Amino acid sequence: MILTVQRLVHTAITDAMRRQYPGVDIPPFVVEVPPNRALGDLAVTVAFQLARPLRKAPKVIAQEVADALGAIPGIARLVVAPNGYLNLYLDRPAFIRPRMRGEVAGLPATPEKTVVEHTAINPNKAAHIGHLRNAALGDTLARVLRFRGGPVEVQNYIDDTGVQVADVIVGFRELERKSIDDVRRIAETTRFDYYCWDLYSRVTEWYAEDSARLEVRAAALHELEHGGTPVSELGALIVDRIVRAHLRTMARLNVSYDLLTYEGDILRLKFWAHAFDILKAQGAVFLQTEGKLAGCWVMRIEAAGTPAVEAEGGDDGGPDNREKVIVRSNGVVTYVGKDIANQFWKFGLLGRDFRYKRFMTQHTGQTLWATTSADSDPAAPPFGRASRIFNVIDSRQMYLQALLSQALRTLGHPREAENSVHFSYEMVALSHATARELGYPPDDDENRKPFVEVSGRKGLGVKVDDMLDLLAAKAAKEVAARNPEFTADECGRVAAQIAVAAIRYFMLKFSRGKLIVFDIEEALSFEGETGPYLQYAAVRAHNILQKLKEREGISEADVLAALDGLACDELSGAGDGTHDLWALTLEASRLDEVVETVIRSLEFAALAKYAFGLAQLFSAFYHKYPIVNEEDRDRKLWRAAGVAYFRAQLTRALALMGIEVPARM
RNA sequence: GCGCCCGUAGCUCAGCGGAUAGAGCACCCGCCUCCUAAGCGGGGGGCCGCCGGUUCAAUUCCGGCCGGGCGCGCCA
Repeated sequence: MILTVQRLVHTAITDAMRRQYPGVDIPPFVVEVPPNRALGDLAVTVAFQLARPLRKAPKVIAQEVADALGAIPGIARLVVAPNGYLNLYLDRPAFIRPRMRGEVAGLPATPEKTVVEHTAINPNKAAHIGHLRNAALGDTLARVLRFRGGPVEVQNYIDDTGVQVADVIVGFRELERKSIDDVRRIAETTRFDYYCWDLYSRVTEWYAEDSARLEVRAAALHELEHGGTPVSELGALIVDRIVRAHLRTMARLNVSYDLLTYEGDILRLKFWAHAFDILKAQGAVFLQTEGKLAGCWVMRIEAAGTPAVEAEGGDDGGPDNREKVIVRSNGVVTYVGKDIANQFWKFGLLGRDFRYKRFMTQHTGQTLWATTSADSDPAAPPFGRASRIFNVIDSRQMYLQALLSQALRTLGHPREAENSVHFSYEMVALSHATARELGYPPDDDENRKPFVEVSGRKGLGVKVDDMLDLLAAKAAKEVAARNPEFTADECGRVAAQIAVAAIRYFMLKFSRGKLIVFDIEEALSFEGETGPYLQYAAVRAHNILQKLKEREGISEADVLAALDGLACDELSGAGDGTHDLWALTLEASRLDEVVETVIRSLEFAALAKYAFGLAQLFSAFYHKYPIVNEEDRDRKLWRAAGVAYFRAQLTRALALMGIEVPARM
């Protein structure tokens, strides 16, 4: 879209400077889009940067560069601003026509495979708003990477052998005295993830009453890990039903996956044992024989400030030798160990592979695969073997994620270590008002903080499905009021799309380093900077084009075909001097540039803000300029083309955020 | 104590080397015989936490403070 032109200009200016100032180092510079159209469409500040080495005024340099610069295709004129900016004005019709027609190719795709791991909710309770941030970020990351080109594989890690699952097992067996058949029946007749949500917090209280009861958990966990017992069978049932509930919730949000990776398979297929051999052989882990960690296999930690126990020996003033336990003295591997094995597998460095089975067909029609320890489906595609991995996990997991890179580096895989990315973000907490609404009056301690922490263990959190239901109910009312001719079914469908837009946009509009204090009231808003506002803009654009077709028989194809023969006043602003149509379409063309920035910074708030700004530009345009009712044919068609282009680009931007545009709303 | 993150309008947040620091919400004033008012226009409201440094240029980069959050287990 616009990137091709920016690169062209960059090259031309670089060449001009090389000719003009032979022997002078050309500093790196960028071709930016100035704050408003009066200042041009593109701007370069390289004259400022050259002022010192050339010992000349920026304005003089800018003029010299301008003089040395021949005609650049697509650039109508170049202005040297009094302060030294080089401002470029595009040949507007020549720029926008092929883009409106979708004739401009994007940048070449990268052939390297990327694995994105996200969601990874403990399969023992309903998904809450904290999990939602993870999934929204992870899914958007996958969409953005696919937009840019190149294969992307989305994995969802299922910790089916962890304490959290053990806790729910304990709940069913000890608190409720349920048999596996009872549990199966409960799963069939209730919202099972909600049921377990409550049970889990009851188990937590049950432990708190008598710490000796933790022995029960330990025993359940042990059976879960080793399998072949009624406890592990119950665990498998719980996990399966909860995972399916999570997938249903995620499907509502337009989130899908390629592969479910089960921790149990990592154990059963001896991934860890194999990884352990590699780590030992390379000396990445060693058996500690002294001190507190005697009997443990440990890894030296390089990252400064990394937690762990200091090594034995006089360490006064010595280097900070810290160690992280990988295998406990009782021989049980820690979660770090399992994660290292998994990370190695994702890069194809483990020398082992999972076995695979079809898990289900998703709402997209695409097959979701799962790992298995039984026979593999020969039709399974190749998984893993990535060149780049994004692990979407909140910032609290920083050290563990750093360890993964370190393990890769230690074992001689510096490139993989570099491409092992912790996609980190801050957590989601609850506002006091929302916590109160959920029936948790904040105690004095919590009152001192501006927020209340979400806690699955305490059962404190906003469930994703509840939030979606609330949003959809509110949206349905609005949709019904505005579209009396809609059936209940249509209303429901559109309301669901609006609900997803509201919540996904809300999760994306904050930069990832920002803690979100989630407030139900705030998230329920459909006005201002919200997902529904964006959808509304696209819907109105769509309506204009619909009306044009219905009333005058002018299709979008007709509009595009007519462009070549039209006077361009409307686009160049020659009439009343305004540049609104141009401002709108130029901004719409920036999507590819924005995506590049987003991938570089991993900051989706930039994408969200861009889409919002674009929608605002359109909304203002919509009010100011008639299209269906415009009498001047050339103006009318240019505007219509602009509206069509806006709609196409905004729709693409929204799709990157997993937001759909309803036909009406 | 060490590490990471945050500190910008009343509130929630963008901007993160460059041209007058922006948006949403809230508040006030306007706008629906005309393509959906989930909208548009206008208004008030800012020592960009503080102190230094680098730079032609710092809200933006660097250092030091101050304030807040998170992490620091033979849990995951």
